[in-house]
Amino acid sequence: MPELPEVETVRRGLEPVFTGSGLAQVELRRADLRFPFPQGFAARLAGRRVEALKRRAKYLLGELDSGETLIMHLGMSGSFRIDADDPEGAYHRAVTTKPAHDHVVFHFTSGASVTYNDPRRFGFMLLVPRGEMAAHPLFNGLGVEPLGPELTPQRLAEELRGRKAPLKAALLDQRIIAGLGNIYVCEAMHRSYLSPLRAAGTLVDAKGKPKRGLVDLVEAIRQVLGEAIEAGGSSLRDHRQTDGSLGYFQHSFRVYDREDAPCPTPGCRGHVSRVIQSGRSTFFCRDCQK
DNA sequence: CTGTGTTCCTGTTCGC
DNA sequence: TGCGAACAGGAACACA
Repeated sequence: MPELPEVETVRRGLEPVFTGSGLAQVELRRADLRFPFPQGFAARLAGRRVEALKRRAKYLLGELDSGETLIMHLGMSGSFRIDADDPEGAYHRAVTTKPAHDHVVFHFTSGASVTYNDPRRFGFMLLVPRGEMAAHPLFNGLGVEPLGPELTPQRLAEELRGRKAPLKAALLDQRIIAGLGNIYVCEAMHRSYLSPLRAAGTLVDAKGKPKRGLVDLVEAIRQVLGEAIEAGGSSLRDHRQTDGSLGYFQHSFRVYDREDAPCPTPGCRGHVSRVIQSGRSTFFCRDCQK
């Protein structure tokens, strides 16, 4: 379920637990997720402290006092569950059937534990020395943070200039903007009245400057991500919602997963269409998105 | 280099 | 109710 807003929500939920006390022990219930766990994974974590829990794109980054960074990616179906103060494992002993797909359990010295669950196992965890992060294949060449100061219409114009790929594909390309996924790309294009089918380069003028639509798009991206994080943050308050579920914000989707629904744009008489682009569903309105 | 299609894996939903 | 097909939020990889 996780796109950037969900990962950020998860980060905020996990931060107090991960940085609040040391790691006592880490339990691996299988040898791999999407990739094999690195050599000595559990041993390299045991006894360490997490000094900060950060996020880059859809990656969670736990900075360890050993100088290594714990990289965690939730893939399509990853989630974390917090079990507070369970020093003797009483809860788990009381539960006769273990929840399926619990693959990693972090035990903290405080007695709390955090369990990573991932049915499809598209997620992964790695350990990389801090100094090697920037050059690591996962991060080298990663695009700008959509909520950071580097995402400007001018910067996007430089990236999109001359590109023939559909706008939808360009926005999903993590080398251009890092952290946008299928849902929020659809939502941002609808909010800025841009067709996902048009060539990305058509948003740039002959001088390489952003056209009006591109300015609107950047604004829409910021807006929709911001609103989703806010909604996630409010669903965090009742706690245990560290699963990165879309929370209440999914009721706010204007086009995503709303095929045939009336277009929510005021005054627009169109309906939401669904098409497949590079193997993934795109939802948009043919009438008001040009 | 650019753009597209396939693939990893399991669970849920939908039509018959 | 059962059963197969379609589809799912990511992104690495192979290939034209």
